[in-house]
This record gives sequence, C-alpha cells and structure tokens, in this order.
Amino acid sequence: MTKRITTLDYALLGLLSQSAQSGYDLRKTFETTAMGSFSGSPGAIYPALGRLERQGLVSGEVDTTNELRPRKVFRPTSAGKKTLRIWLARDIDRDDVAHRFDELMLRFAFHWVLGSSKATRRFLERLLTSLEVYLSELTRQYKGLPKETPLQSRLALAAGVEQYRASARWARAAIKQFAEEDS
Amino acid sequence: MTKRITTLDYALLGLLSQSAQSGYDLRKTFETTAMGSFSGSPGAIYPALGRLERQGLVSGEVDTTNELRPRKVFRPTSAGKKTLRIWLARDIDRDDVAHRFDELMLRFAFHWVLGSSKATRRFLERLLTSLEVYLSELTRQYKGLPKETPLQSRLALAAGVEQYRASARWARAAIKQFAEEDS
DNA sequence: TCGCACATGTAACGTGTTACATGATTCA
DNA sequence: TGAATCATGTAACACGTTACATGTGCGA
Repeated sequence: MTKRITTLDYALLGLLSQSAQSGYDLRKTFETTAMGSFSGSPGAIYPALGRLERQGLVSGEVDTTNELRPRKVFRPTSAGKKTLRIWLARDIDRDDVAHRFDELMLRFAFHWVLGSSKATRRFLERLLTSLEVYLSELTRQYKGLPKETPLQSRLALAAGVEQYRASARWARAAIKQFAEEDS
Repeated sequence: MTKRITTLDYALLGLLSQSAQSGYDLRKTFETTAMGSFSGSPGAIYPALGRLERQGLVSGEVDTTNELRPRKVFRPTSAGKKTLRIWLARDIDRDDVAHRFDELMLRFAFHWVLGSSKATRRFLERLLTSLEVYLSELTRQYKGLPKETPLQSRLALAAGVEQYRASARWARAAIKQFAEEDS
C-alpha cells in the first residue's frame, strides 16, 4: 500500500535529482522560476519533505560545514530515483493533456534523468498524439456551440484551442530536435 | 467577515447565471465541456452549492413539475450576481497570468454577464499588458539559463513561452473584435 | 540599531478527491 | 433481469494556504 505521491512531491524529487538542496533552496527555486505554479510556501514544502523522508524517497542530513546556521540538505535515495523514473516514463492520455498539462511539462523538464533520448522521443510522440486527440475534441466542441453562445464564451474556448495548437507545434519542433540526436 | 470564495464557486455562479440548473446538470456540464478543469465530482459540487446557499449567493428550490424524481434547481440571488460581477471586473496582475490563467479565461467566458463591451475591452487590454510583462520575464529566464541546462528543461520553458505567446496573439485578435462593436 | 535575508518549522482551517450510499426509471 | 442513467448526497482523508513562531548573521 504505497502512499499517493503528489505533483509537488515529484517536483521536489526532480529538483533534488539535479542537486542536493535544503528546503530553503527549493523554496527559492519555486519563487524565482516558472516552476512557481507548483507552489512552494513553507507550509507545503517542509511537510512534503518530511513525508518523502518518512517514505524513504529522500534522505536529509544536516550540513555542518557552516557550524552556526545549520541547513538540512536533502538528496533522493535510490528508491526515490526509481519512483521518479517511473513517473517520468508513464504513459500519456487525453486526460493528462486536458487537465494536467503543466504536470506533463514538469515531467518533460526532468526527462534528462532518464538519460536515453529514446524515452524522450517516445514521450513527445505520445504527447503529440494526445494533443491532437484533444484538439479535435475541442474543435468539435467549438463548432457545436449553440448559435446564441455569447462572443466571450466562444472566444474563451478559442483561446484554449490556440494554446493547445501552440503546444502541438512546439511538440513537433521538439521531436525534430531529438530525432537528430542519438542516445 | 465574508467567507472566501473559490474558483469552483465562481464557476457555479457563472453557469447558474446562464440558466437555473440542478447540481446534476452542472456536473454534466463539467464532465462534457472544457470547463472540466474546474472539477465537478459530486463530492465537490454539492457541498459547494450548499455553501453558496448558506451564504445567500444562490437559492435552490425543489422542482415539482416532475413529481417523482425531484430535482433541486439553483439560481443566483441578487447578492450572488453582484459577487460574480465584482469578480469579473477585478483587476489583472502578473500573478494572475502566471499562476491562474485558466481562472482568467473562466472570468472572460462569463464576461457577457456585465453586458458592456467596454468592460470586456478593459479586461482584454489589462490581460494583454500582463501577458507581455510575464512574457518578457519568461524570455529573460530562458536566456539566463545556465549553459549546462539539459535540453529537455530548456524546451519545457520554451513550451510555456509559446503558450503565452499564443495567448497574447489571441488577446490582440479579441481586442479587435470588441473594438468594432459598441455598447 | 534597525531591518532584511537566512533557515526551519508548526497550527488552524477549509477544500477537493475518492469512495461509498441510496433509490427510481429506462432500455436492451 | 440487469445495466445504465437520473439524481442527490455523505464520510474519511490528506493536502495546500495562510499565518504564526523562532532565532542567527549581516549590512546600512
């Protein structure tokens, strides 16, 4: 009965895979970068680190190089790395693009952990397929709007369509970049 | 001490402004349309309707036209309509586009409630400005990435940039549509 | 000396998710 | 008869937000 892991947990695991850090360092990353959407208030991140430590996914040790002002530095355990890799390689479906798109992008950002550009290629291809599925659904919805639908509502839906179209273009360009490389 | 109102609450208020509906109707809307991102599990929506009713923002009455199978139909009160309008006309800042973009689009979708296309024009112009502010921030972040940044992380940030660029283009086009009209 | 950045946490609170509960009607 | 749809809800649980608590070191 392994416990449920949240997106924030995965974000922490990914960041800690880049470099061992303290809770404070992680907070600053959330505050200053585009990853801020995954929060980073102390009331979220310190409990999350505690949970991950209890589950054996990260281990924290107090840094004593600077005697006063101790920091607790966390790094992923091998179990944590495995958990992260499983998440990264998960399959993608329509619901992921429809409701959890930023989680998908977070996964992609950490995809370097897997090492193989083959896995990344797979990810991007599945992403593009799901994007196209969802885009055709959205377009159908747009065309099927009752004619009395207010212009604003119509445009709001169109905004979503444009965002997803941009993402699909991006995915196609990204695939090309990874097609040229080898793993 | 007015209670905090969640995005789901506003979504419900907006939908009920279009037409009086039961909880079940609302759930189906969330399930079948792009508004699904704002959830709509029974465990979220029925309590939300109860809260709104206790706060006097909606009123529900049992529909007896169909004797068996009673439905409780909700409609916004005048206080509820006012609350909704205040939310719709709220100012937009950088944090809204950075962390709550779909909430902004939800607001825009319900903007017909305000009646005046002047308010909508204002909304779109503020939105565009905030988008441009955030876009320049993201671009700066992109250019400032350390050169050892993995390609995947770099591309993930680029995906965000492309999404926001698409939104800015959309906003410019929308402004034109509302500039032509009068209110 | 004042305030800010460093650094880690806890407590109250409310909300959403998941799963369950109930029961009638319609259709195959 | 059994499954799906209509229709409304409740209960357990855990998570995130907001606000608070505490204390050091450094620069103006």
